[in-house]
Amino acid sequence: MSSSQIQTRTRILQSTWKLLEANPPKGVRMSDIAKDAGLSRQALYLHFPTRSELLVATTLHVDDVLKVEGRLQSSREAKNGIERLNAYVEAWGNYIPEIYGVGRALMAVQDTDDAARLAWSGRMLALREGCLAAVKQLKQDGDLLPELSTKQATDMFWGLLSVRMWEHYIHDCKWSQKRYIDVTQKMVKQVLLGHA
Amino acid sequence: MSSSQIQTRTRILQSTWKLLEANPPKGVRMSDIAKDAGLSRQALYLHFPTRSELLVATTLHVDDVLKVEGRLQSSREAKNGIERLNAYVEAWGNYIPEIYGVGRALMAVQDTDDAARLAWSGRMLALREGCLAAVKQLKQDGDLLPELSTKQATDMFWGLLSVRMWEHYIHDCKWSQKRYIDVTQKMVKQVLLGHA
DNA sequence: TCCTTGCTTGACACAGTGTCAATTGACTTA
DNA sequence: TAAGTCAATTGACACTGTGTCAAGCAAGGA
Repeated sequence: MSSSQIQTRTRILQSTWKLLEANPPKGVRMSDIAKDAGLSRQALYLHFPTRSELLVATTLHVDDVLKVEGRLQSSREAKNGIERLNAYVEAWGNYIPEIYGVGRALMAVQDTDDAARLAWSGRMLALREGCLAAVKQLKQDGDLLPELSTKQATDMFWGLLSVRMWEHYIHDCKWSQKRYIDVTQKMVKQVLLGHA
Repeated sequence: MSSSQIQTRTRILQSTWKLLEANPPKGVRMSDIAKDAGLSRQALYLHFPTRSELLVATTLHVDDVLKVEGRLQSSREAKNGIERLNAYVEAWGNYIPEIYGVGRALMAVQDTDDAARLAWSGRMLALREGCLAAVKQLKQDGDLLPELSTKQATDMFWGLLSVRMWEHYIHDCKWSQKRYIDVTQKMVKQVLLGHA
């Protein structure tokens, strides 16, 4: 792939991201993206075979720019499980608003597109891995409620961190981002440890 | 409206409901509904102006058949706030799977259709009213955590009871319906009362 | 000068929603 | 029995959005 082709590809991804973040909650069409990126609608298909694959590629691009892994990684350096819980909730919770536009578009096509479903569920499974690791550390520390299995604790944690939950609290309840983080941290601790 | 017209209308609503529940997660088209109801696609438009309005009408029909109000009402007769919490979670939690097909279809068109958004958010606000009432009773009983405002407690409760949360636990975590109810009851109590 | 590359334009297929006009068949009512 | 009404039918069509295809063009390298 030549460098000019890469430039165009990147321009397309940037436009897609931008429109997805800026345009809620209208559907972003291929023609919108093409116009913003400054090429013809048909030319998009020279770079991405379908709309869904463009969306998937955009999430990868966004990850690349935002460097999720690094952000979540830092939570892994916490000294104890509880610190780690807080750090993880904060890192992920503050990441959601940055990927929400793309995520929403991806969630919207889940029903009609396997590639999109795969991409999104892969992402969510990665999130769950983080939850699992934190739960394991809590268990090791002896802080996890004794009646909770690792799976159940992980699932509960995972659910509280889901994008849908963020969406609900931010949009439907009109919470501030800060309140969302605070309350979620508290809820997670109450649910996993039995106290805040 | 003649009685034969009402019969057809009802048949359409039943077909829509049936297909929406049975067909997950494929999109149900107007032509599918027409075929199932035994009339032409165009004739649907003699009864419902748009697909969205048909979906909305279907939720009303489902409510009518399932009588949500009555079910949730019974939770209002609990003697104390904690009983009421349990009853409400159980009533709503067991209601979700029955309306999930229709609800999912309605959620899917939220972005493109105002009528659908209104209908769904109206439903969800009714759910919140129930949460609010339960929280108020808890507060009166002196069981609510003192640091929680009524709004915040209601919002947290509401979020835990959301259809998205049910969807997550049932589909992504593969919990049984019974486990979902048990765990949700426990989580709600831990979050609102500070203990299970 | 020829060839490749990245893109353009215009045309078209396809699915799904929604609309319209003309028609049919059954059931009323005078 | 004739006229009228009503629900529904058929076939055609407009529109939107995705995805495809063929022909052509402009810039740059060999």
